[in-house]
Amino acid sequence: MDKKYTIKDIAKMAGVSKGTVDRVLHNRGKVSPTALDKINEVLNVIDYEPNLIARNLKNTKVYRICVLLPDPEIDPYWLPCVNGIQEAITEFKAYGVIIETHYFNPESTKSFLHTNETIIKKSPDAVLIAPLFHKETLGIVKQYDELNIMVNTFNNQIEGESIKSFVGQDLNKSGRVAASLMNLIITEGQIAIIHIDESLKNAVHMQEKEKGFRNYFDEKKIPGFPITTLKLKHPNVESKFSTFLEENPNLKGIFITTSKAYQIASILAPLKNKKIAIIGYDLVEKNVNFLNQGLVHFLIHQNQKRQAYLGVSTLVEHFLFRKDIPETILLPIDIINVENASFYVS
Amino acid sequence: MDKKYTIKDIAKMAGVSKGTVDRVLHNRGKVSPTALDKINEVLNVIDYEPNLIARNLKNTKVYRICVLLPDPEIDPYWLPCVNGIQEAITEFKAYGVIIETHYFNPESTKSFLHTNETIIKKSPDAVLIAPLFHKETLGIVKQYDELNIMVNTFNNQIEGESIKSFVGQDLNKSGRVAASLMNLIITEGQIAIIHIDESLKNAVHMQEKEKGFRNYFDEKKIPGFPITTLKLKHPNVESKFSTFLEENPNLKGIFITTSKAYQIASILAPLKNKKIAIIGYDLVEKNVNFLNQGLVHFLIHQNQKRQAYLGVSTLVEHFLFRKDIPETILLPIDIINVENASFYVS
DNA sequence: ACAAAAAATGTGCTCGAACACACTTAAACA
DNA sequence: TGTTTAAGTGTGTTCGAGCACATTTTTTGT
Repeated sequence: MDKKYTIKDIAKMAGVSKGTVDRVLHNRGKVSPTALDKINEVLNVIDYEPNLIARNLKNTKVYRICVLLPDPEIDPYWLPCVNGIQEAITEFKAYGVIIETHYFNPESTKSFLHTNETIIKKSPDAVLIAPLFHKETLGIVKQYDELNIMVNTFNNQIEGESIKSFVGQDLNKSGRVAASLMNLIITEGQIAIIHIDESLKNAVHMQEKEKGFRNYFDEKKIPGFPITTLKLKHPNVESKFSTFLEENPNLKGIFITTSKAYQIASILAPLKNKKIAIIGYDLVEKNVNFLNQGLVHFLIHQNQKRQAYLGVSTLVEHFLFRKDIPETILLPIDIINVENASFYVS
Repeated sequence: MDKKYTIKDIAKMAGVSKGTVDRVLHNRGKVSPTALDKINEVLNVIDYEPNLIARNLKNTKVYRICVLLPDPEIDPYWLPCVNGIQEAITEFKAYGVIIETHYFNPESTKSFLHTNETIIKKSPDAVLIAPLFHKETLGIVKQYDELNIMVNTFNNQIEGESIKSFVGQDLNKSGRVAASLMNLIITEGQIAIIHIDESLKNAVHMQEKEKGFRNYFDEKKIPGFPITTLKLKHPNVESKFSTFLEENPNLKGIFITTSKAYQIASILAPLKNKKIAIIGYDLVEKNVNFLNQGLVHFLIHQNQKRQAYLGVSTLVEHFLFRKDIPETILLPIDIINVENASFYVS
C-alpha cells in the first residue's frame, strides 16, 4: 500500500513496456486505445508519483539565475537580501543551480539599465529584479520576455501585465498597521510622517505607506491627531528635523517610512523632556538598539531576507520541480517591539 | 568555473579511477599515499559538491516518519498542525517519505502510551512527538532510543538529556510580549491572567506564560497593575468568570494563556459599558472574529502549523540530505492585531 | 496479395553516486 | 625465486525517468 510505484511497475501490471507507459504519462501519442485503456486502468488503481530524484538526475542542465538589486554598500537596506540569496545559493548548489548577484546604483537609472545589459549577456534562465525604476523596468522585462528569460520581481510592486510575479509586502496595509499601533501608544497630539531617504527613488514605496497610515485615521474618524508629512534628505536631516521639532511642540508621534528611524531617534535621545512615540521599519542594528533603549516603540519587519530568498527559490523550484510560480507572495507584516525582536534578527 | 564536477571528472584529473576517488571521499581506506595526494590536490583546487540527486536515487529506502499529537477533534488547538504535516507529506511524497499521523487523547496518559505502542509496531525511522506528559515522554523516548528511532519534539519543551531536539516557542518570552502589549493598551487597573483549558494537561505551558507576563511587570516595577490569576474549566467558565467580573469592578485587562480567548470575549461582548483589554493566543476563527470586532486587542500567534511542518521537515532533510537536526528551533512570537491578522491566517 | 507506409511497441542507453566484485600490483615469507 | 597474502585499483551494475532508436505490428494502396 505504501509502495512507491515506478514506471516499470506500471508497465508490468499493464502488460506493456515502460516506453508505452512513458508515452501515456506524457501524452506523447502513438499509443493504441487498447494499451491506453490497460495503462489507465492501472493508473486509476495505484497512485503513481514520478520520482523527482530520478527525473532531475537525467537533467544535467545547469540553471543560471541572476539577481538584480541595489548595491548594499550604497543603501544598506538591501543587505539582508544578500543573506537570503546566499541561503538559496547554498541550498540549491547541489542541484546544479547557479545564482549570481548583480548590483546597481539605486540613484541611477543608467546603472540599472547597464547592469541589466550585463545580465543579458550572461543569458540566464531567469532573473529576480528589485524594480526600483518603473518605466525602465517595463522596458527591460519586455526584453527578457523576448529572450524567453523568466522574470520575478521583489520588494517593489510594479504594475504592468508583463510582470508575472512578485514577492513583497502590502505597503498600504503596513502603513495601516503602523497607524493602529500609533493609535495605541498615544491618545492625542500631533503625528509626523517622515520620509528619510537618500535616493528618493523609493517615492512610491513611501507614499503607499503614508496613504495607509493616513487612511487608518481617516476611516476610523479618530479626532485629535493632526498629521504632518515631512521629507528629509541627507545631509539636512538633523537641522530640518530640529526646526520642525521647535515649531511643533505638541508632536507626540513619529512614523518613519524608511529604515532610517535611528536617525530621528538619535536626535530625540538627548531631549529627555520630550515624550515622542516612534514607529519605524526594519530590524537594522541601529534601529534595534533604539528599540532596546525604549526610544523606538515599534518596528515593522519587512523581511527583505525572506523576500529575496523566496524570490529565487520559487524560480529554482519552478525549474527543478516544475512548481508554479505564485503571482504574488505577500509576506506578513511582522510587528516588532523590544520583547520579541530577538526572534526576528537573523 | 561554474562547472559542476563529478566523481568521474575528479578521477580523470587525478589520473585514477572513480572507484579510488570514491574511497578517498568516503575514507574507505585502501588507497595508496600517492593516489591520495593526487586526488587531494585536485579536491583542493576544485570545489566538489556531490550531486544530491544522484546520491538519493541510489537510496531506494522508504523512510517512515510517525507524528504523534493530540486528537484535534478533542482539542482543536492541534488542527493547524494537521495542515503543516499535510504540507510536509505533499512536499516529500516524491522522495519516498511516508509520514503518518497518530492521535491520542490529551486527557489520558494511557492513550498516549498506547498510541506510542502502535507507532513502535510500525517501526518508523523517526517520530515527531507532542510530549504532553513529562514522565511518560521520557520513558517512551528511552524506548525509541533503544530501537534506534530518531525522536523530535514540538510544542511542549521537555527537559531531559534524552530529548535531542525541539521545535516551538519560548513561552516565557511570549508571556512577556503579552505583558508589554497590555502595558501599552491600559494605563492602570487590575489585570487578570486566565487559564482556560479542558484538559489541564497544558499546566506547564500556561504557567510559563504567566511567569513571563508577571515578570515583565515585576522587573519594570510598573505600579498600578494588581494581577490576579484565574483558572477556569468547562463547564463553569461563564458562571465563574461572571462572578469574578462582579467582584472586581476595576478589571481593565485580561490575558488568556490558551486559545480560548473567544470564550471570555463572548461573555464581555454584551457588556457595552465595560472597557476591558483582551490579549490571547492563536488565530482560531472565533478569536479572529472578536479581533475584527475590536473586542480582542492582540493575539499571539503560536504558529502550530509551522511548528509541525518544521518538526517533520528537519527529520526528512536529515535522512535525505544528511542535514543536522537543530537542537532547538524557537519560532518568532508574532504579534497580531486586527490590521495584520489576514496575513497570518492560512 | 504483397509491398510500402504508418502506427505501435519495445529496447537500451544516459545521468552521478555508491558499492560489490574482479583484477592487478606490491609486500611478506619460506 | 616462487608462492601466499595483503594492499591497492579499476570495472561494472544499480537506482527511475526520459528519450532516441530499433523492431514489430497494423494499415493502406495498388
